[in-house]
Amino acid sequence: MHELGHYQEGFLLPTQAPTMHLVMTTRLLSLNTAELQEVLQAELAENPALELVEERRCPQCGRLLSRLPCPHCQDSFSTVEVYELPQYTGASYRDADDNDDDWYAFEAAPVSLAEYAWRQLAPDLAEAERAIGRALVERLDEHGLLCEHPAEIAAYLNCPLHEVLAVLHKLHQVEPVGVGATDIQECLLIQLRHLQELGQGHDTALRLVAEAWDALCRANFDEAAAVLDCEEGDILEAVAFIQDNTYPRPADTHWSSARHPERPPERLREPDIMIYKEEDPDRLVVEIYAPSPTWLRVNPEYREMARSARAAANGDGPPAWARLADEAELFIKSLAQRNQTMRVIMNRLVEAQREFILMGDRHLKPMTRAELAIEVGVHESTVSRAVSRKNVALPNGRVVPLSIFFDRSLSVRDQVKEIIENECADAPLSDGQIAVLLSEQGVEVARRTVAKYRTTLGILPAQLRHKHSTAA
DNA sequence: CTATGGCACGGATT
DNA sequence: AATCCGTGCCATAG
Repeated sequence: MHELGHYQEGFLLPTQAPTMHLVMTTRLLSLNTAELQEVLQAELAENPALELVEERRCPQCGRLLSRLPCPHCQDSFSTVEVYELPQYTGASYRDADDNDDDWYAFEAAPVSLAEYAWRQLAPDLAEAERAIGRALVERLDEHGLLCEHPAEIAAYLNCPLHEVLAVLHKLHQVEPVGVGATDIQECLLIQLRHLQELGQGHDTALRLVAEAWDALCRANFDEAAAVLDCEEGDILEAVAFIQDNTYPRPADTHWSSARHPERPPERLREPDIMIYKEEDPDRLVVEIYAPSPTWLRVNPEYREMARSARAAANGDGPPAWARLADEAELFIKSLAQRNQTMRVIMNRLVEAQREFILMGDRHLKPMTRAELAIEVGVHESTVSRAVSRKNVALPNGRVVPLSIFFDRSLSVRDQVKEIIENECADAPLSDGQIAVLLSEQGVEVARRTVAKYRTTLGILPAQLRHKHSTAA
């Protein structure tokens, strides 16, 4: 019973379609671009009544695509589901069929971290190792660390631990170096060893991480010096080296790429939506990548057969195959509905957060899914589904989860970051002092909360920041 | 005594 | 109903 609650929003929609339509639409809504493509292909394969009128396939692998480059092969590309957003009101849409031939050029092929790692790893693997490699890249967390113990993976795949470890070792060599480490210590070790192979290593740094990890974590440099039997100055220098040349979380480069501009950051997430800025008419253009319902139709002959079969049917109803025509139609309508909902929601989102999109994190206005749902007149679970599991590329090139638009504290975190970057030359600010500074800027947050933000930003506590600056 | 992190509680959000 | 987030309290380290 309460299951139906999820689909309540359907009663607000103009369609008179039965509940099945809603079920299908909500299901499609919660899928991102890649998943939607898969579902479409599956549907095409299973349902002979569903027909692809206009194909858009990857010239290399033949995969059906709503956009290129193909996630597997990389080639030229196009976009669909383009719409324009005028600055304030009355968004007008350019539908996909209006500009089939619009081709846009982007410089990089955005891929997920798992895919990125897999492409490098796969060529080095024997056939038997591929399943293990797959399992490993799928278990990387957002930081690029392995979130499951190798032994668990071995147990899951029912294969010997040493085979998993062998593949894991290969994974460690892949860019970004250190992916697949099980903890931060291991990650740093991998990176430091990698640097040594390149002839840019640092012996003390390596020993420090390997042998004096506990002391290092507590920033107890005296103890570290004692363990390694060397001067504290050497330790400080090694610490500086580590801070400047390694990533504790290899996939996080897009959050702190300042130190390492040479790395390929960003774009580890594959965008489902792109927002870009147009100068001439000053506006934001949003593209939502998705298969277009205009590519599809119900096979007319099939529909006709189904219709006459139904007419001929007496009491026992139409034959089972006749339902496929309905299902195909349902799918097309659901897809259209899904894309429409995405458009409406993105439209409002971009309108509301224009400043954030153009000017950065600081300008994100606090907003909840529920508020947005009321504004655009859908159920809040609809917004939830539309937002979930999707990434958006902002005009500045950053690719972030769509849910970032609902992050309550992003703006404040950004201010904390700036305060620390600017004012901490060699007078490190304690969390309490930062809290006071924030309240002067009109932002009231507890000292404890500043501490939380600081750690999520990957910034060391005040005392340790001081040591860093003296060492450097 | 000060700064910080762990734990846990309550309220908001999903 | 489950989860996330901000916060207060307290123990600990320097």
